[in-house]
Amino acid sequence: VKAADGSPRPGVVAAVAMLRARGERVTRAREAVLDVLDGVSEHLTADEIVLRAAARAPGVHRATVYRALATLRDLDVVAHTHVGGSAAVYHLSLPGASDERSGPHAHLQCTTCGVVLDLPAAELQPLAARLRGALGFRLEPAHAALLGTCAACAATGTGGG
Amino acid sequence: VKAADGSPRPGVVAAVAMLRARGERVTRAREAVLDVLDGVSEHLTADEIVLRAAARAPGVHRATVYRALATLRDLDVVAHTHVGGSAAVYHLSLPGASDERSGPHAHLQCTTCGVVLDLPAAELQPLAARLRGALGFRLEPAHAALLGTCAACAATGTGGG
DNA sequence: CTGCTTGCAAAGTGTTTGCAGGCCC
DNA sequence: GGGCCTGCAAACACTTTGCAAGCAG
Repeated sequence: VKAADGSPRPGVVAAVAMLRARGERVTRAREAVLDVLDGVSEHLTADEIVLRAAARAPGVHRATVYRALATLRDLDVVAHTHVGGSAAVYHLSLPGASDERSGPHAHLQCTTCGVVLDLPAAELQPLAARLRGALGFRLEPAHAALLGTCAACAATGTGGG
Repeated sequence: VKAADGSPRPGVVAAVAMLRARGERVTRAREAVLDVLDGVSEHLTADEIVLRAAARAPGVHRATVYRALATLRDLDVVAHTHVGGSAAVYHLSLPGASDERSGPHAHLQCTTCGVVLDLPAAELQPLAARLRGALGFRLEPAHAALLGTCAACAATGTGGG
């Protein structure tokens, strides 16, 4: 199964190869999820993935997407990030995927408008090193979004102060 | 659970004073929530607060606790932190409360055992300054927990296998 | 063929909301 | 008394799970 307009996506090819190498089955639902994730530059919630996967593989069930995501997460093919108190967002974590930045990245979320911004992992490395040295705590920079107010919302909200 | 049947906790007194000053009503449910939060050093989920509040003010409903927490949060009397994908944890944010550290603190959560560790906000100030300078993003260090693996779980995971 | 995967629905958390009545001020 | 607050249940959003049938290998 490939992209609707023809050629298979490189990230899907790589992920499928990894699935086979690990002895995991390559199913329509898993391919659909991979194709969706490889086709976007932003981060998608499980529900958004369900909607987009259904467009290219009708009948794929919500629960199946959750299970596929869990499997792919265990294989380190996809990563998820907890944002605020709402739905987790998912993205490919395979090197070479269409949406992969150069190296891991952390996330910032605006508590006002909800936008999720990417942050190079390098920004968190000094902190990660301190935490590991002082507390033995091994930080996973991409696993939870940092919350705050983005520039646009801060400007709007300030008004006079 | 409570110091004595008649002696109110200092944090409750301060919070009640603030409620009256803002024209907010002082109710049995709100006092119960404040008393619970002022009596613990850890962070509690809404559900844990419901259980403890019920012990001191029988009949207080879950929904009421949520509404009380929302009100107190708007008044900056209470702060909440999102941890992983599970229930948010709440704590007093009034200066002088029994459980208040010197100044605000961030949180670390171990994804293996779930423990929540406190982290002085100073550890995040360099990062916060960079984010504000470079992106205009105003970080709220206490609003979301940083995820990773604590020293104990890292030791268990490494040494054994 | 074997057994992992899927689809379905229902349950399980965590949190919010509409309504009628109660309490604070 | 007025209007905010409460109790209740039900809805709501997100995620997981038991079961039988289906499909990958």
